[in-house]
Amino acid sequence: MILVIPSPNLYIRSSKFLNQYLYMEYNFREIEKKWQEYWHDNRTFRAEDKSSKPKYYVLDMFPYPSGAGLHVGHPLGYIASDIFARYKRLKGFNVLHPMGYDSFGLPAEQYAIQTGQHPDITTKTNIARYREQLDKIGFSFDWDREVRTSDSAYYKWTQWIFIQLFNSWYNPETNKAEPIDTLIPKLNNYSSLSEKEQSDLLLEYRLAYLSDTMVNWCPQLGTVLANEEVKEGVSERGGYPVERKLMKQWSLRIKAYAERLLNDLDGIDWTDSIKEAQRNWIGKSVGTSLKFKVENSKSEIEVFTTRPDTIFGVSFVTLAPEHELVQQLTTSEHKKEVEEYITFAKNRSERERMADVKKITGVFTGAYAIHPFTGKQIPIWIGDYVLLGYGTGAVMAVPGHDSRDYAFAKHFDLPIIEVVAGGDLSKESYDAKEGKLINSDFLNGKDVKAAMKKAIAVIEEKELGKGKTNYRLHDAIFGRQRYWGEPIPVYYKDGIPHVLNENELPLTLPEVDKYLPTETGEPPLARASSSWKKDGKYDYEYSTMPGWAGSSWYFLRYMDPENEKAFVSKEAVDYWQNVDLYIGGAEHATGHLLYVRFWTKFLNDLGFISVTEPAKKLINQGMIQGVSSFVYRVGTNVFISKNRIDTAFSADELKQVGMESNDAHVTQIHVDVNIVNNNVLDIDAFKNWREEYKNAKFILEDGKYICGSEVEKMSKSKWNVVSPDLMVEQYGADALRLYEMFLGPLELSKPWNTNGISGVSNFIRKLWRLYHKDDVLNVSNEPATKPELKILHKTIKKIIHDIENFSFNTSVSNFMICVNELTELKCNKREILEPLAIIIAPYAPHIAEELWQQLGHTESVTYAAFPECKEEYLVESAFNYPISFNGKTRFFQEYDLALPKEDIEKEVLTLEQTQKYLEGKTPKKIIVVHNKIVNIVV
RNA sequence: GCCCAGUUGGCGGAAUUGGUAGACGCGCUGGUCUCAAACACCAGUGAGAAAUCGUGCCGGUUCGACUCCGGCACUGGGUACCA
Repeated sequence: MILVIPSPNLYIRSSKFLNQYLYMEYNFREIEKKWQEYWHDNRTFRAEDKSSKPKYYVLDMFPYPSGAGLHVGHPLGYIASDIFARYKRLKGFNVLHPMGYDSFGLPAEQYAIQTGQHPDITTKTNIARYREQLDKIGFSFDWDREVRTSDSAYYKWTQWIFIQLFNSWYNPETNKAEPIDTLIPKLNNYSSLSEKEQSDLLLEYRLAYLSDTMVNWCPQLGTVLANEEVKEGVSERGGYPVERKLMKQWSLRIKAYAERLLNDLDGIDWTDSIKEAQRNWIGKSVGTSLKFKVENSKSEIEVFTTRPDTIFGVSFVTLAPEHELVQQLTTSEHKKEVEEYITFAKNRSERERMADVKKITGVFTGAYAIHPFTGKQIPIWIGDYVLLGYGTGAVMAVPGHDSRDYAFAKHFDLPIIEVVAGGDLSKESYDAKEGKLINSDFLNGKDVKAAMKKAIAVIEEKELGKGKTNYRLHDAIFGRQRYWGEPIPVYYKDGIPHVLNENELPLTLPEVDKYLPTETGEPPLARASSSWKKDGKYDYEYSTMPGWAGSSWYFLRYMDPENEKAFVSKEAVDYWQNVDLYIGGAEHATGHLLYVRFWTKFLNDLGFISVTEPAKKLINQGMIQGVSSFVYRVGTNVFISKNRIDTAFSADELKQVGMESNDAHVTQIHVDVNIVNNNVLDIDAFKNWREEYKNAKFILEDGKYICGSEVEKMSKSKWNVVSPDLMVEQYGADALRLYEMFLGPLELSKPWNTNGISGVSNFIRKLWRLYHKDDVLNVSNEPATKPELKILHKTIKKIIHDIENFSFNTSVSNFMICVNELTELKCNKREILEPLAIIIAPYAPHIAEELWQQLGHTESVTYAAFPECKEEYLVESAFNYPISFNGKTRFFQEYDLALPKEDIEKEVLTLEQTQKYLEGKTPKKIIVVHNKIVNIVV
């Protein structure tokens, strides 16, 4: 029979089909769909509220459902946590593995401002898209517990927690939060104050409080930002400039928890880098407060120092420009200069200030302080290197032993006194806490440590100051002048803030005509209709809560998501406790992860929950970077293959592309990575990619166009975004899951390279073939042989070790080795293949379910029992010893493991090869390490 | 500047924590099948002709170092006048 081929194109297509039919026996498209539907219909991953099983809580960091959807980097952590959750189910745990959305946030609101579309609609659309993408990857989430922070049923409780914060104060004696009622009896003459005065006084104690605060004001976003939302002087989202501004704002008193937030880090299994970042952010420093009298004045300046030992090295005092004593101290001769400087400092934006940290600015006030020990005059300066928000907003400057004071002194030519020997003060300050004290009266001759003790003792004795601890951590500003957030459940009556009653919650987000501030600069909520008032007459608070409010307690809501009576029931927390394994990005180190710890401790203080930390173990997954591809354009529309850039073109080539000379300028242009395969450009796809390239001409190498490449952040503008949907479409969800894990250690950042995915795709087909012959299940019930059992149990052992150490990349390798070895042995024994299907199920759940079913099981593999490793199959009787000379392995020799060291030593020396390497010399020493190595020292 | 990671073939990475460096996979080369190609399968693949040399660089400890210690360089992330 003659096969007539109508066109080469069709032929290629039909042959592709043929190959699929012949080799791609495993139809992942059908099978993955089948099991995803099965899991959904049977609610396979539902966590039990009550169970005799031990519990295990695996949580992923709350995603914000952005409009761009997921790229291949997002699911990395979800896949890892999913593997762990599935593993724990196989190990007999009742697993809570939920997912939901942190759905309030800026992008939906910005989109609303531009288009007028209600952020709720945008958010719902984005969530639907997210869900669709997540479902394709086969995650084992318990979707019955989904929460969304923008649902009023959820934010009702976020508001409720805010009210608890408002109604509490931090009692330093019991070292925990208590209801505000326990404070009132401690306040003198409270009852004699007016209502307004009482309110103002209590606001100084409440954990949620209203005050005039220096805030990070972002004019472009029209809102204030928390410190951790500001990066390098611009807003983290959007990159807009930020300035300092004094505003009446709601804040949370997180600073009260600083010490506990710091200490409790020791008890949790988080990465060192996150703990370190939190320690730095909290920034505890122990020192002394010290008062300086001001000459010819009743005022005193209080400074904070960690180096009281250097008190005799003080040569001036510096105040922050905003310091309250500045006006009062400044002498009339210096008034003008000082005022100019204050104006200058105020108008300098945060960004400018940071950009030129090294630029030293300051001004003399004309006033002098009196040194508490020497009685000498000390000039008082103002400088913006001193921050009002830290310590007392004033420093005793010791230029000899503090590099910032040194720089200031050098710049303004102020005296530098050496009080600790060991440095060279003509070059730089000597900041080290080592050396003997000099020029220091009663401290002379002591080392720094002893001098510090002595100085503190004398300072306290003379009542000049006392020991003090400072934290860098600021209270968290809690109001945002935005629309798309939780309304703060507060109304104002005669200028006094009141919180709503619990039965008045939720205070739902009102409709507004526009999502912009009002003409008078009030937040968007001020646009709500005039009926949006408490009891029809009192204004509500117009600020909304920040993005991190809802995410500070969501791990609790998953335990009891439907509860209408409480944010979570006590029984639910008593059972689920806290998160056993939390996986997410390291970028939340000082934001979310600090706030969620704070709220957890607060809720614990009030007795609502039994835990003091949200998560026992935390793992940070690395970023997946993109690999960008480049084409090189010469002239207007000619593209030159990468390795031809520096080579001359032949006259023929020039003619072909219509160019006159060799030396046109080369431009590097990003090209969509989806039309590049192994650096080879798909030229036809490129011509169709954009209209302007339709008639592009090419200078090739070996008949191909080779692109350049570079590792960059994955982003739309760099054309290097790879979507998980496409990977699932082409290779299947199991392949994507395996490949993401196979790429490298979870915590490390690594570039995405689609090329390698064919490796795991082959592996899945090989696995399938182990169980099948001509696409029909072919499994034998014969007992397995010893070598087969050894392969299985070796693999079980390694997989358990790998999963428990979160080394998912090596477990994928181990599966490959296992399947390769079993294929080699042509093993198709049920005794081997059944346990294999179970251990691979957490990684590749779809194919595992299908194999499990074909093996005759009617229940999902999800709740099978993870096989035990039987060591007896792994014992060896002999070991092939590497024989090394001076540590270099030269050859191998097998010896019985029962053979004593001395005998091995003797045996080795008799070997012909040993004599060859000894070259007639006598060995100095022979080291035999049982089951490891033989080393001969020559 | 400070803090935290990291640096191993052409590429992603492995090494039971001091005991055979380069597992596993990609890519590449050769072969089988095919008129040919793709797919699949088989073999090879750190460098070097070899002796040997090889885990960012220099030094140390050790019978033996990718692994431990001291110093340095580079890359990535965080942070920033915190007294």
